Amino acid sequence: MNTQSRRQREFEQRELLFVNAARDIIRSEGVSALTMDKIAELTEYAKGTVYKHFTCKEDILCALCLDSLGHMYDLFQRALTWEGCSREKIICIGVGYQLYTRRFPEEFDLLIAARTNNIREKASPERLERMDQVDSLVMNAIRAVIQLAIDKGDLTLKNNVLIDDLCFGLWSMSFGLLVLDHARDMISGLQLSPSDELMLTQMTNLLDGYQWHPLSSEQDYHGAYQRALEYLGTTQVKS
Amino acid sequence: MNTQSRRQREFEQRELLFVNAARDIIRSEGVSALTMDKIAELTEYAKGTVYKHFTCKEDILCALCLDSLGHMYDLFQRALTWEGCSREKIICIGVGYQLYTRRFPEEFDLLIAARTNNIREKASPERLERMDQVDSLVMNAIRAVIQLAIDKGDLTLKNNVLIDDLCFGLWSMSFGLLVLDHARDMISGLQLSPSDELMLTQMTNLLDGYQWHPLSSEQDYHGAYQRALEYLGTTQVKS
DNA sequence: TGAAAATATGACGAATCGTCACGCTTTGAC
DNA sequence: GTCAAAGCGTGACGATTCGTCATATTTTCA
Repeated sequence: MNTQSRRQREFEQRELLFVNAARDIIRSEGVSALTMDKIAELTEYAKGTVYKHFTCKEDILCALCLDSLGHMYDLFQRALTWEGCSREKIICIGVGYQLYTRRFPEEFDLLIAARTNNIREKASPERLERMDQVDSLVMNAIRAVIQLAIDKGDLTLKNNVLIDDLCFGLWSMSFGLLVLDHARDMISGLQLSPSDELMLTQMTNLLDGYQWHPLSSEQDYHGAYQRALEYLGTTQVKS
Repeated sequence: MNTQSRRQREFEQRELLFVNAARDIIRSEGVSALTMDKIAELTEYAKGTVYKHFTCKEDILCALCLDSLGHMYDLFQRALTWEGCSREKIICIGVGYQLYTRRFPEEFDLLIAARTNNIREKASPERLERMDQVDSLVMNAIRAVIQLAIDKGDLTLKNNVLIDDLCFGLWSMSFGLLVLDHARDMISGLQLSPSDELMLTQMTNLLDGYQWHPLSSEQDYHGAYQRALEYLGTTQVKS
């Protein structure tokens, strides 16, 4: 009896079809132009069918986030294979995050919105749970590098600081930086270095503060940053 | 001929009335429950009158942000009067930001959303411009402290790092931290220190990385953090 | 006091949401 | 091959909310 599994597979394929349609609409016309009717029309299904997959509009936005989070996860996984010291690895992850926001600017917008009650109070609990799961996976990638650094003796956490605290700090810094940089042109009268340097500078200083060795005084990380960009930049996005 | 100015005053008062009504609705029923009809009903005006003030729903959301940004600015101004070394001042501003997110959690949600195209592509240009202006004011508060630190010799920027780079870094770190902390319960399986310690730890390490003196090894900032909380915590929010 | 200007109103058309009763397709037993 | 039952897709529909605008009301000032 593989009818069941075939049905399931077709269902998932169609879900992806809807999600991609939503992405196309948002990319070409903006989020506010996204309607359930348009998705239905574009995919040549009826609206009722779309609602078989998503409980509401916010739910499909979350599904889109979820999909793009998968791509982010892939980038992070690849970053983990980067050859280098622990600090270079964490920089590589930061680069991955940055690349993600460049490849999926619209989805990054949504990801920000999805941290907000605005969206969450409407989306389906199931979808939110799945987003949390991917969040965890992503966090684990960062945790792994921190643990590696501790094991290698590159890093010693002081004053009851927890691994997750540093993990959260790195995530916050990158997230904040990317959100604000993403909105850079909205903030007038700001005399800033280019995005790449900005990211490296802030990470460098934060990590120096944590005494994550080798310190920037002992090793220059500009080269590593550039190489990480190239390394991940050539990564194929899985279809 | 002071009819004109009286009219203007009445107009502004009514705008505030609408904004506060919007805030009340959002606080008690959530953003998605906010409708123009409800605002009209609550304030006992007709919907058309509401539309004399705001071009659309997103515009009133931005107006609400703008209002709360004013409160944030007040907190920052008060933080600048804090007696202490330059590093303590910057911590005090961080505390102000944190207090802001606690006093206006709903508005902070909106502020996040307002950095996103979702909202900005609909709100009126005038309102957006005014938001940018307040953003600049806020940035200036941070800039001022950085400049002070440089003048006093507490801080020396290296490697072509600009004042605005550090300013942006501090802002990003705090913003990211607060956004993610705001959504802390959405992120499961995270073993974190309490919010206050988290904020102080991250700022401390970032500032140490920048070699902003006195370093945390030379001076303990826990006391300053606590005092800043009390100092700003007792600040009256201007009606 | 009254005409003109300014302002407020809420009924209205348009857009979109999410539902659900109906009809078509697939399935699997005979 | 046939048929009943189950599963699936459909799009018309009611409900909600948006934003507008012709009309009604109020204010101004000669």
